[in-house]
Amino acid sequence: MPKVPPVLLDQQLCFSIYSASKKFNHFYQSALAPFGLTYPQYIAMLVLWEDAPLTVHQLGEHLELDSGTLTPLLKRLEKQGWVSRVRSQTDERQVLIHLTEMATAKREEVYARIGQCQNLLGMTDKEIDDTMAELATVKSQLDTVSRQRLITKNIDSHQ
Amino acid sequence: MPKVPPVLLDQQLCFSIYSASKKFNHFYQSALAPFGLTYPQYIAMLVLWEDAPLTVHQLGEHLELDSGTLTPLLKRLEKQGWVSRVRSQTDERQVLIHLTEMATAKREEVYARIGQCQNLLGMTDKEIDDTMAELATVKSQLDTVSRQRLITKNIDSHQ
DNA sequence: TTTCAAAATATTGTATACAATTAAATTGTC
DNA sequence: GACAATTTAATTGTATACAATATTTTGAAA
Repeated sequence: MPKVPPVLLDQQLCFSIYSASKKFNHFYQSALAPFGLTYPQYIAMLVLWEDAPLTVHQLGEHLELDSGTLTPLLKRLEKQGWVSRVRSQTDERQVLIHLTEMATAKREEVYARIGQCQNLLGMTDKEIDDTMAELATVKSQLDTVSRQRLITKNIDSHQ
Repeated sequence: MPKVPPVLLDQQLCFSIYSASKKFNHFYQSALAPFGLTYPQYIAMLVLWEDAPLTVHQLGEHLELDSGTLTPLLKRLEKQGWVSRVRSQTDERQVLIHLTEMATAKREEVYARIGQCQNLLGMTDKEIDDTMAELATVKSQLDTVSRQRLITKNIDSHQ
């Protein structure tokens, strides 16, 4: 006889978010196809358009990605002409990511494209803000739990 | 002079969801470490605990994943003793995924573990329901847009 | 019944993610 | 100034995702 209620996939917030994330990925992949950008490449470009040049580490802080993901991603962006990767003169450990002229030239075009795509979502600014606020709460809780390592230290009584 | 406003990463709903999805992934990866399950493996097990045996195709419908992802994932689950993959007798094209005795035996333990982890989130049922409802709206919109292929057909004027 | 389209799974190739390790450069400390 | 600890990227290995293709089986139509 079950001591705990069943865990139903369709009632899981995690799956709801996981699924939405994949759909957004697909959505932007299609929308950005004319530019040949994947979704992760696109968000990297967003950060760089705001703030280039940035080191790999700085870019990673914005995107919450490490060099294991970023190094190959940036090499692909470089190959396709969006960025250049330049070893810093003042600190040889760092690699500075610069925008190319092409990237600067296409910035407005991509912004316009994304604006149109967002209109297709048919959500008001308030709806978007509210959803993001709730997600911020969830993420904050997840961060807290991870930071406190409650999971691996305190609950592992059955191990 | 910019014709369109800049697209700021931190104001993007897509990034908010992408980031939350990664955090959840990490959260469950830690929580399920004692069982040696990754997050995608875990949600596959959730569906199977509800409904096994299922064909690869049926499982994929619940998870929104295709055989390209599921086949290797299920092989890993099989290797670790959670499932068995059996070619159907009545239709040799299908592979039925059955739970092993170990999987059935560990079901309650995993449910309990996940229940504890969800408590750590500190969200009320209502808060979770509300967030999921908003995400359902977003996903529905994304599906509609994808289905209508508006992106690739109607907006591609600059191509 | 032969044939051909459709269905189910597997495979291949590309692109993330991320843990763990490596390698090089820099900093702090004595 | 030597040198250990730290920082930064890159690399390695494993596990998703998913498009595209291949293979096998089934079902339906001629």
